Amino acid sequence: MRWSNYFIPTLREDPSDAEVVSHKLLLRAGLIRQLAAGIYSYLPLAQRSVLKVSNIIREEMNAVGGQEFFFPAIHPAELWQESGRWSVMGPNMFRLKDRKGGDYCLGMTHEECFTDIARNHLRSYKQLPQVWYQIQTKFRDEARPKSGLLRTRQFTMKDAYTFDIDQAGLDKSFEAQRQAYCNIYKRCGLDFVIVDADSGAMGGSASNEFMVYTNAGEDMVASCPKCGYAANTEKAQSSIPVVDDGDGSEAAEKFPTPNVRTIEDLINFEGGAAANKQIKSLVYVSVAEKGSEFKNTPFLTLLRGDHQVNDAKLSNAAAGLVNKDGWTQTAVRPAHAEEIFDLMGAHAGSLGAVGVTKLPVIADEALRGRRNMTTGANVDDHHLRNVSIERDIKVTAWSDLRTVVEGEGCPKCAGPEIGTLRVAKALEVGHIFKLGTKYSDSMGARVLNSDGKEVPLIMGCYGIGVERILAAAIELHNDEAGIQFPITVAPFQIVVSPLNMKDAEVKATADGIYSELTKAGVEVLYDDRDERAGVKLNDADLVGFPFQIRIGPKKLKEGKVEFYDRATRQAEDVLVAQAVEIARQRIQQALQALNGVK
RNA sequence: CGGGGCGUAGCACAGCCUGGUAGUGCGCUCGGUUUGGGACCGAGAGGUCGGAGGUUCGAAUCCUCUCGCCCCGACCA
Repeated sequence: MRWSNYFIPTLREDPSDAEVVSHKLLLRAGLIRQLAAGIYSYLPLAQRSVLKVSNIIREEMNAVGGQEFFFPAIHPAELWQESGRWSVMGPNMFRLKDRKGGDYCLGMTHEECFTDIARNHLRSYKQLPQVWYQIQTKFRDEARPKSGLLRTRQFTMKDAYTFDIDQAGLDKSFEAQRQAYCNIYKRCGLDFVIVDADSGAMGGSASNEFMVYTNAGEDMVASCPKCGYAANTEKAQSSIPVVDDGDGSEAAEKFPTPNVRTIEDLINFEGGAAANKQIKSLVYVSVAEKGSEFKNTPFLTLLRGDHQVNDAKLSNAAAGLVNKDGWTQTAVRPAHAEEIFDLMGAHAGSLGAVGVTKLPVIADEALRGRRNMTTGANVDDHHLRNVSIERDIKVTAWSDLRTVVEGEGCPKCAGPEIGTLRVAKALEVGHIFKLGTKYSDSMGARVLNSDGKEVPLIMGCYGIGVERILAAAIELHNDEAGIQFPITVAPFQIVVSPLNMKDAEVKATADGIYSELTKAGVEVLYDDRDERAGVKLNDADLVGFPFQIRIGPKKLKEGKVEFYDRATRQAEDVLVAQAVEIARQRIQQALQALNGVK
């Protein structure tokens, strides 16, 4: 490929609306352009990279028995109504009508499509397991697209689904996918960790996220350097020191606390309490639906004063109260000020759970057994002290609700020396779920088992964002000059840069090397533009081709050219006659380092 | 959805407060010189100033509405 005729619109300056590194570099290096918020056009270089990532994924899926499908991006509403997700997905789903007024949506994911085929055509345990996947465009009308390719409204996803007859089969399928995912990330040059994750709207029993540590990420991962425990903070737990409460036999006592509104206020108030001896009381509302009916269920949440509520955990706990009699929780939100006063008879800042019976009370595990606590009295400007939780408060449900904090103890470590948790930002590059029977139940996907009995299919689902892998690779591999592409993902493996096209000998040598590399099957880009050396070198560095062969008049007089490794930034002089062979070797080595020897 | 910011040439921006011929740098085209880390000289092309309405003799500039984009939060397989 000749650069002079290849479309690579590089930019000298950072576009003003790009914030994260990968976004800036994708734009500057001429890989993408934005069409609308969260919607991007992939230019030729990006398309080459995306195809490479897709092929790595395809190879690894096929290696674990995956069969590639291709489902439509446009789905009839009925399919989603059946699974109950037509309403659950809310405004995140792009919806449209056909000419007859029929409802359709653009697919956010494809559980329904795959399950539909499965229920119509899988009849017997003898056909199982099945491992199905596709690489397809997904549409999600995200509330806030951001960070270039990291959160978009249209993207490519590899989604895989497994169907097994029993839990043991699912465990096996899940493990195979997990291993395939590890291979995929390794081959794409991504350092990753596998973490325990919340299943969220997907439902199901267990899930693992594949995370890449980067500040461009949107998730927080808590990890233990000692035992390797790692979990999304939406799910992570920790062990914390026990607080000494004394004997706590005294009866609860109301006392005036004028103008005390916050935990902080009460710490500083004469006769107040330390944060870890306070109970924080928060009113939330669970919103649920059944068919077209909606229902609000307010509830009270209790945490230790110095702890922060975790929304994902809270939502799960609330769902436990609400999801019954056909109701499904669709959201949990903080109660409005008026709602709080109507329910509690006091304003936020003076709330408490003592004596509360008309609202469900969900309490954080860290409060279990605590005594001598201070909390709001449900009378403005008054608090209660000497509160013993189990004696004075009617707790509907105990649950782990708090967000773990860096420096707390690891929940998994045993023995006298417990690891200390680290919390760091990470980007989710893949998520695998044990779904169980969530969709096979709602959509009636059943097969006969060996006893001739009809049982629901046991499902797993497994997703990877293809473009997000590209962006993550750039987040991880770049320097001030530009991208340092892992060779497996790079649009071209090597660029040949004659530094002066007007010098006949330079041009002839470059022509020769280019043609030999091409003949040898190397993915080579020939920078035959009549540009100055600085422009060519800067562009090659910016786009981040793994290797460069630089051909200039000075070194050519000694019969040498320069071989440059973009990742290590090492240059070495090599004889013209050996340049092609050295390039081939280095490319092979680099490929093997990532792909392993096949 | 709440908060903040920004829309002026392909890119980055100035001009707006205080209304009066639409500018600068880079990029682009042509000619010449130059050629190992984003050259130099000269001559050019390129603009519905996001859109609509209003005020005014006159609006990029003031007012109203509106659309879009970015960031923080909420939200989010």
